[in-house]
Amino acid sequence: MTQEIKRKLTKQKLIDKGYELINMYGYHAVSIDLIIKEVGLTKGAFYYHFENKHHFVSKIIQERVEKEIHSEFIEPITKRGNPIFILSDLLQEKLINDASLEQNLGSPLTNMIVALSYEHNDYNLKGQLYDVLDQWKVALISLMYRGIEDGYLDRHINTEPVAEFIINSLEGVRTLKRTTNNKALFYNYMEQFKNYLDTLKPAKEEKRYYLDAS
Amino acid sequence: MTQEIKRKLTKQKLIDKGYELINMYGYHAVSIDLIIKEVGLTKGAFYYHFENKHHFVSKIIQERVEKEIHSEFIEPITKRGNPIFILSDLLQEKLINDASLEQNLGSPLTNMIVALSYEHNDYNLKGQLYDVLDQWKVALISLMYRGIEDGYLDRHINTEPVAEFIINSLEGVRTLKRTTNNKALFYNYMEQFKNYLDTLKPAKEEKRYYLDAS
DNA sequence: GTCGATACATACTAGTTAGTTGGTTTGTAA
DNA sequence: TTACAAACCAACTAACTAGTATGTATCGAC
Repeated sequence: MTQEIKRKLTKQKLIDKGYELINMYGYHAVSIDLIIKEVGLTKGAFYYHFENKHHFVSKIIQERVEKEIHSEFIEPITKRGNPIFILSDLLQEKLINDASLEQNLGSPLTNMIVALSYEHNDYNLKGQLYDVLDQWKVALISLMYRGIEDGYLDRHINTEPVAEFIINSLEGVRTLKRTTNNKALFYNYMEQFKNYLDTLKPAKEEKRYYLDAS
Repeated sequence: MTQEIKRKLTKQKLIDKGYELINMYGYHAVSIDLIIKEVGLTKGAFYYHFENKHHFVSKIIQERVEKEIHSEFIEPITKRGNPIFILSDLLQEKLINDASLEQNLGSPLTNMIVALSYEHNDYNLKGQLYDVLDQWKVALISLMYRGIEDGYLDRHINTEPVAEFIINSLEGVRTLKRTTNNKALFYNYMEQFKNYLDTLKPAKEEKRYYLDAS
C-alpha cells in the first residue's frame, strides 16, 4: 500500500509540474529534462510512469485539463435555476473573485489546442481536446433546456450556437489576457457577457403589455 | 537594383514560409532547418537576413500578423455606416464566404500569443502582439463612435468593453475551430454574434410606444 | 531472512537545435 | 577589367532533445 501511494504520488508530481510548465511555456518549449529537474526526479522515473512525451501530455489533458473544465465549468452548472444567474455568477466567481485561478496563463484548454492540434501522435490528442469542448457544450445545452422548461429562457433560442458562443468568448478573453495584466479585461468581459445573456430571456410580450398598461 | 529586389524576395520567402509553418505547428515546433529546407536555402542565408530566431518571428509578426489584422479587420471597418451591418458583413465575408482564409489554423494572432507570451527575448514580442490587439480595439471603438453619432448605436454603450468582447469572441471561435472541420461552428457563431450586435442598437422607446399603439 | 518485483537512478545514444565560421559566387561601381 | 561588397553556401560546434539500457535500493509476499 505504501508503495502504491508513493507511486501515484510521484506520477502526480510529474503530471502537476508538467501541466504547470506546459501551460505557461507550451508543449514544445518544455523539455522532459526541465520537468524532472524541477521535481527532483530522473529520466528513469519519468519513463517508468509514461511511455513517451505524447503519452505524458495525454495524461495531463485527462488528469488536469479535462478535470478542471469539469469541476470549474461543468459541475457548477449541473443544477436547476435561472441559467442567466448561474452563468453570470459562475464567471464572476472564476474571472473576478477567484484570484487563484491562473490570471495571465490563458485557458489551459485553448493553450493545449493551439500547441497540439497539428501534432502527429498515437494518442488522438486533438480528439481528446475536442471531447472536452463537447462535454462542456452538452452541459451548457442541458442547462439551457432546463432554463427553457422553467421559463427563464426563451423557447426559441438555438441552444447549441449559444453554448458555443459562450465557450468561444470565454476561451477568447482568457487567452488574450495573456498579453496584459489589466484586470479590466475581465470586468469588461463580464459586463458584455451579461448583456449577451439577456438576449436569451423570453420575449415578454405579455409582460410588456402589462407594463405599458400601468 | 536587381540585387536589392532579390534580397527582399529571399527575405520575404523566409518570412512567408516561417509564418505558414509556425502558424500551423507553433514557434517551438518549427526549426530553422525545416524552414530553409522548405524554401531551398541555407543557414547562411537565414542568418544573413535575421539576427536570430526571435528576431525572425518578430519580423513575421510585423510583416504578416499585424498587416493581416489591418487589412482584414481594421481597414474594412474604417468607414462610415451602420456598425452592425459593417461588422456582420465583414465576419460573414471572412468566416463563411472566404474559404481561402485559413479554416482550421485558428487565428495567427492568438496562435502567436499562446506560443510567445512567456518567451524570454530581446524584441518585446508580447508587447508587439498586445499592440496589434490594441490597434484593432481602437478601430472598433472609432467605428462605434461614428455609429453613435449617426444614430445607429445606443449612446450609452461602453465602447471599449464592446470592442474587446467582439475581439475575444472572434479570436475564440477561430482558435477552437482548430479542433474540428465542422463549418457549423462559424455559422453558429455568426448567428449569435448578430444577436449580440443587436444589443447595441438604440433603445427605441418612442418606437415601442408607437408599435404598441398600433 | 530470502527473493522477486517495484520504483526509481545513472549513464548513455543518436538525432536535432540554434547559431558560427569561413569560404564562394555574383552583382555593381569605378 | 578590377575590386569590393552583398548575398549566399557548406561545414561545423556546443548544447540540448527524446528516448534507452542497465544498474540499484527498497518494499512486500512467503
